[in-house]
Amino acid sequence: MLFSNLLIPTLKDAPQEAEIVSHKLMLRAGMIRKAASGIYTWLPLGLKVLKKIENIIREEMDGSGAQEVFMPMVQPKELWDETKRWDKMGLELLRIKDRHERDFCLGPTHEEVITDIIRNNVKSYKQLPLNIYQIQTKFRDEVRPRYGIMRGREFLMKDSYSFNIDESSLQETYILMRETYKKIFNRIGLDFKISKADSGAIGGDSSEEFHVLAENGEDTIAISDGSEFAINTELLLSEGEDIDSLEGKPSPDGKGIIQIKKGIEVGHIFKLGKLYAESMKTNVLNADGKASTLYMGCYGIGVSRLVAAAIEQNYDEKGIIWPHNISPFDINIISIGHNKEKEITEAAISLYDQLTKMNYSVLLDDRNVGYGSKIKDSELIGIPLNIIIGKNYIDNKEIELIARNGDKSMNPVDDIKTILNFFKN
RNA sequence: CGGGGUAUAGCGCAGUCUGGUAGCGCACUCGCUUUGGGAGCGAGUGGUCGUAAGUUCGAAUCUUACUACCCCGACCA
Repeated sequence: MLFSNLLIPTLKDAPQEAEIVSHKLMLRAGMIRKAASGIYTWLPLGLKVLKKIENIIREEMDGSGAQEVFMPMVQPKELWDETKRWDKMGLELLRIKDRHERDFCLGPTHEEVITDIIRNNVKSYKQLPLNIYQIQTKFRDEVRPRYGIMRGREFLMKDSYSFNIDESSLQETYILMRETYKKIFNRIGLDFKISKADSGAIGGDSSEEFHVLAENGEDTIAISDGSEFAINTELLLSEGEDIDSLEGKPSPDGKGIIQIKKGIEVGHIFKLGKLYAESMKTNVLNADGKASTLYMGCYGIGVSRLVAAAIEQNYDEKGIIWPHNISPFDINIISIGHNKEKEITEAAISLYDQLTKMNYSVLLDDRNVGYGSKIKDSELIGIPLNIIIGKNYIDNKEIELIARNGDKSMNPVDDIKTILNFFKN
């Protein structure tokens, strides 16, 4: 795509309202703009990243055998009365009325809706297990939205709900989701920990959280430096532990020592058991022909929050450093003197066509501005690889490769292999 | 909701104390020259100073109320 055609309103200075790195950089890179506190518009660049993450999640969920659906954002009060949550939930449940004065809410989650679907459409154990997911906008009227997209009121979430005939089937799905989540976060390119968590208001048997380790995380987790062990300190606090004294002690699993870290919660998996199935009378006939209440699990990923989390873990003083798999573009071709120097313009377009045909997503910076502006913007928006076409092309048919990680090299213009090698590792 | 802070052009800011009809940098528009680290010169565009009321001959500036936004806390699948 041509830079000059895209709406990428980059900023030299971060707006006063932004406090943390990811929020500042998302605003400066022209990825998002605020509509109201905790409510944002995703501009083209931000949306590209969001979609990349969404697609990784979708591919892995589909790969696990889960099925995608799309549920309504506006939900009727009646369903929420069945689980008593219309009354139990606080003001974070945004209640609205339609023109007939009928009560609705903006969905903060979808257990009620999906359970209603299942109880009305699944009658036999033979149809189970089922794992149904969606990627959809949620609304929670948070007491205090903050940090831009990180803790918004409106946000994008992948939520899935499994329906199992018994506890062991639920356990199987739970483990499958746990493994699927690992694949997802690894593909996105994040450093994360799985920690035991407080299952909170939602209840249920047990739950684990996936945390991206980052300075600006809102959660405090105790991790072992020598194993997978991790636990949310909320859980320890409720057990009366003194968190400060834990740092440096041996890990309970005997491997490594405990460190206290900040984490951003990007995923949460729960075994719900019969909780919702019972209150919503959800059962099927089992092999003995008897009605059997279903076991449920639910599994969430904060899709939009992942964008911020990825930035919190990958940036420097110049801007964002996207992990390759979620970068809005793979390559930025910086054409110096584009549309002025015929040779350069033609070479840039030719390279653009070649790389695009090879299925790379390529940005061509054709703007009539100097090299400095172009490379600064590219560094800010975090494109992994820049290809510079300028004087050196005219003089001896050479282009320069500048990776966002700092690596540089001069190469013959027809040395596409070197460019491709960049994406091999 | 408790505590703290901010609000002047798209972004960053000055001007407010001491009232006199709004300014700087960047961005934007036009022209010419430029093009390998945020270009130069010249000419321009853009603001009912968050909203409302009050004091005053006169309010960005003083008074009162309100609103929005941010931070800490409480809250949080």
